[in-house]
Amino acid sequence: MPPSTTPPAKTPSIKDVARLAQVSVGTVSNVLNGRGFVRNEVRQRVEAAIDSLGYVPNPTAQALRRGVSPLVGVAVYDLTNPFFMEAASGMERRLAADGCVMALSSTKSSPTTEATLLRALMGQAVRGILLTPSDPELSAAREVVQRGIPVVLFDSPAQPEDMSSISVDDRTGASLAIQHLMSLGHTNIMFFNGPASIRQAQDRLHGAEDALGAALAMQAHRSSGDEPAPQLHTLNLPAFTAEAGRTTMRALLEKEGIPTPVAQDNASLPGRPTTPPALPDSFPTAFFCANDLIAFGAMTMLRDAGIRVPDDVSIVGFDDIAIAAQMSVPLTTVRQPMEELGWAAADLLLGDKTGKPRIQHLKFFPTLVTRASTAAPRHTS
Amino acid sequence: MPPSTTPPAKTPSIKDVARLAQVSVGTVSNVLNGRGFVRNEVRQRVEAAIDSLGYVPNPTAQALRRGVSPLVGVAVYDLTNPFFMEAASGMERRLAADGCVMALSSTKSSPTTEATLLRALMGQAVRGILLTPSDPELSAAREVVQRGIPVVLFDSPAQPEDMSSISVDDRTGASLAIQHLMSLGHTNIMFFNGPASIRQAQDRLHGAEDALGAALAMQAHRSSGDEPAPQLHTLNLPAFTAEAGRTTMRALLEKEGIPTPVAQDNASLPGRPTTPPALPDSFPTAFFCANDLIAFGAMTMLRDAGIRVPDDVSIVGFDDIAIAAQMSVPLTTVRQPMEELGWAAADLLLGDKTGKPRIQHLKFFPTLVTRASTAAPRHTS
DNA sequence: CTGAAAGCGCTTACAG
DNA sequence: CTGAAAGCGCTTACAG
Repeated sequence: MPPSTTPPAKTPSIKDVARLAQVSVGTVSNVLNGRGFVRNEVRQRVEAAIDSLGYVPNPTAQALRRGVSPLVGVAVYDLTNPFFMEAASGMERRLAADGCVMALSSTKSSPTTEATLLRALMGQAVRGILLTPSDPELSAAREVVQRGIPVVLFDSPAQPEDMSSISVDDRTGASLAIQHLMSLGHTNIMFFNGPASIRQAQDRLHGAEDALGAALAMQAHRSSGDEPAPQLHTLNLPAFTAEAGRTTMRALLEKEGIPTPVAQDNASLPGRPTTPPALPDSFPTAFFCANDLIAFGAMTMLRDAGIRVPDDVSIVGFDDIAIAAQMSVPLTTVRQPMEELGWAAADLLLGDKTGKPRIQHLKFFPTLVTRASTAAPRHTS
Repeated sequence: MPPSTTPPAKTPSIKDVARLAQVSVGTVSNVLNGRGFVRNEVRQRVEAAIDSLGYVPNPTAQALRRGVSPLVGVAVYDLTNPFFMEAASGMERRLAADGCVMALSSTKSSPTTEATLLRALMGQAVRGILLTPSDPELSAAREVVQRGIPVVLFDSPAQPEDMSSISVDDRTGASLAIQHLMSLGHTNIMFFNGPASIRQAQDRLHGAEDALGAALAMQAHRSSGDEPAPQLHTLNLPAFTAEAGRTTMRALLEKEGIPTPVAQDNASLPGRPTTPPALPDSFPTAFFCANDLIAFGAMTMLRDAGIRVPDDVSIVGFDDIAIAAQMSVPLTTVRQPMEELGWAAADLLLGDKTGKPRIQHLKFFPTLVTRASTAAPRHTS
């Protein structure tokens, strides 16, 4: 209960504390910041005043005076994507340790939105920005850095001179996935990639092609000639979502004349065919999906059509989000250490107490987590 | 490219603009804020100076002077829960419209963490706070309000005098789910609820009991006596996650002696039984899960054990997150308008431009979305 | 060891 | 219509 003597309940300022403790504001500031030498008796008087007033320093004023604020801007592609949210948890943890709060927002992976957001954040005089860049030129980000606000690129392999960056080797990750599929004997692989404009999608395509190229070279070298050459077909989906995965898979099945259930909402699902539909030989024996959400949508569509995973078709995802291991057919996927990534990005931004954070470019390596959704290809005639 | 004449690249202040435009800072401020009358010629000179300097007002200083900041704190239970993240998207939209940025963090639904967070946010001199309260007493929140910082309770039916709140009628929602199940003929229903300490879980239990009670009363009234009385068993899971749903379902199946696949990670899933295992009559014919994530975990475990959904067992979820409609068996669920909820909460906080936001208590009503995961109960002997 | 003073960048009456 | 000045709450040399 505040004493009834102060009806307006105005937030107490350092002046109020000084008056109550009968010292100057400078002294209050000193005990607050452990600066200078304050006599013990005085310190206690000040502390008592602080307690009795419930005084909390005004961080806006501190920020203005010190020229820094505890606000850190975080701009990612999409707030509802588990990859970014698990990373955000890691960032939050690291930021909180330094008393920083994070301002989270999404760029919808649009360079325009990114620029707008960055300008707004800069307007907030943030201490720094964690950005998953949509603009390969990094134009807006450069402006921010020019103003002296550090930017750390999150999930980006770019290595500009003036910004730290942290990334996962997407190329290697995709390569791992395709190698795994080929080692199981798959030669007709379909890649459900994300939008071609997105860097992660581009790199994962390169990685998939790397693995394919290596296999082809090896095979040419052996020149046995009787093995079928592995093939990779790529489709760019409109988004990294389960819905995109499901819809794309449905279209693919329909093109092959395989009946797909129409039930989606508000209708009962027709009984699943008891015998799997005959899959044409041309139908891929394996799908590599650019993230777990796409894999989830693709897998459920397949199963709805009576196609068994992994017996008829194998599936590999990317990310290893929480639900990957919980799917009906636990998903084989390329794991990214999301929490650690977020933590490390924030750590890079905050740097050590003394001096500016050094520019560093960190790269993490993904690992393949083998679960139940991949197996040898079905027998084709 | 900044002119090479300014090597330190210091952020320009209002003084620099004034000097360049040869006016006083007051005048610059006036053109900035459209206040007072500025001669057209002067205004243009000022605007030119602003452009050439790339001047952006320092919001920290503005906040200090005006006594408000554009930062809005948002504290929810869990950043990786899709319910909160879809809501956060809605909040972001509304907040951005007023030039506000959101500081997102999670309380882990712990009153202690909530208190710490709230204090930190208050320290940030935020303009307001959107909080999903973990502490039923709202102690920390009251402190915040006492300091003159508005708090809007998100996803909370509390109706304190000094805080607005917005909620979805969880009780009615749960009631809808149970009614639906009973109307299909289910009389042995299991409720996979969240932790008992969480308000949402408590309300959903009440709602489920309401529906059951009403059915019982109706049946007693008809007194035909030959119908079996509907029964509801409740289990409190440790968390609102897919993993909790899966684990709990596994334990339940094992208790009944139904074999469950051990494969989880790094192992191939044993072939699914071709004939569904015989389910004891005592095994529930329907499960109501306190959120879609739990439903997802429960459903996949069931299917792994060879139990068919909805033929053998029906499942209802809660929330209607994006993947609910995309599941292999599209999930019947109680839909909450998450984006709208978030938007409305932020709107309540920001209020109209003029004057303080009024205290309001908004309640939304959930709707049942019927999909494929529910059907009439299996035949029991 | 402590106080008085300047100043961070801005806004707002108040004179002219 | 415009300028000079006070002040938001704090920190930081600088005297004493």
